[in-house]
Amino acid sequence: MSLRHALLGLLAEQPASGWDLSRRFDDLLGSVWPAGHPQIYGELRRLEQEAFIEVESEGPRRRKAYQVTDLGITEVRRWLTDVEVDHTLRLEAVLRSVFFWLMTPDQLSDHLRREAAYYEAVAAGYRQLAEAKDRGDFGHGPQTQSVRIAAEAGARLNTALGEWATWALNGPTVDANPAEPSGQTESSDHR
Amino acid sequence: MSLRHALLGLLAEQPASGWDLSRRFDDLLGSVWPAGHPQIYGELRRLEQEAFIEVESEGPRRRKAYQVTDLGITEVRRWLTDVEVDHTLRLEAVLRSVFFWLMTPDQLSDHLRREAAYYEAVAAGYRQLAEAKDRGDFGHGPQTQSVRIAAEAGARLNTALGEWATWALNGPTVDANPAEPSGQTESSDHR
DNA sequence: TCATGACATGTGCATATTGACATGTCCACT
DNA sequence: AGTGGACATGTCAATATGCACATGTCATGA
Repeated sequence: MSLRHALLGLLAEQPASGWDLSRRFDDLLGSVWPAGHPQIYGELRRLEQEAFIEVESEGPRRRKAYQVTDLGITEVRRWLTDVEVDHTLRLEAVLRSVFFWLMTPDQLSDHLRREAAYYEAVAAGYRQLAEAKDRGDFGHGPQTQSVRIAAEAGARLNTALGEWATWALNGPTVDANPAEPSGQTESSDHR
Repeated sequence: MSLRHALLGLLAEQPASGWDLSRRFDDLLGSVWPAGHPQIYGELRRLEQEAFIEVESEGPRRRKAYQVTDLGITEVRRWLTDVEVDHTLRLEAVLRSVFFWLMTPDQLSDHLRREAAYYEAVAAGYRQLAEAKDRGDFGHGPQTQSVRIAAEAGARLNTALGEWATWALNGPTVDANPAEPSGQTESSDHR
């Protein structure tokens, strides 16, 4: 479960309340790791019990801002360096592609056009965010740098998916050049 | 829950047992939609109760092969055409990148090198699969075509992630060319 | 004959995730 | 004074998912 470490990581940046964190997930992390507020509040309670975080201050409407403890910082670091990355992927869009043969050509091209448009729009959003970061709109702190890297992933992934949909639209059989134009050659090239 | 539709889709291709489907998920779909065998057997039971599938034959060791019913076929088709694609993404690797600033430069470059190697290897695997499909190693049926498209997605996505890791490794600030130029200001992250 | 490993299906529990519902506060506006 | 909307936190139930354990079959070779 990466949620707890994500929360610790966000809190390492600055104290925040469950509400803050929930919104942070919605706009920033939600696209790579969705989390509803019930999950967040629940996890925060557990993290506090385990002394990874503590209440930093209490605000207006029951607001409770948390901050990480040294133990918590140690824990995120441990996660980042010692815990194997979970490369599990869950992509409904790609799952569906395995069943494209069940759709009529019309339905399929309609679908692919929509998908391409969707991914291109999302990619464009990430690109704008990346540019804003590069312009220095959010300063140049290390945290901003990290988010910049994450945005780059969003841009690249969605661009790749958009191009994939477009490629699929134009009849894969015709195109004899799969993925792999740039970068060094690994080996075993065919084509 | 896409699992049930994935199962129906696989069964639309040919009758199969829970075991068959489980292996199919392991080698083919597992990378975009993991599913353990308990989940599969459970779902099959439910699908049978709801008359989406039925037992086609019983084999040696308690083996039960299922086949889709007309109702089941209708249901996958409905899913493919009428149900909105769930674009939810869950990528721990990218989630981690938001917290890169908590790692030392050494740890980070070590991490990124490993990641790049991992993604490149996986991408290479998909590329080989794609080539085999293009060579016609699996025939040229529509199902094979669909899998070919899915493999393309795997190749493109993992290639993109590998390039992303490499890009991040070489210091993003130096590289002023993210994914594409163009775009205006806006975005509202932060806070 | 006996052990081994691939085949095949399951149960049970723990945890993760989602969605609906519930509660109350503060602020701005009418 | 009253209303609506953003703020803020939570509970609860239903699913989904993952992991460990359990059971038994069939074919192969020692």
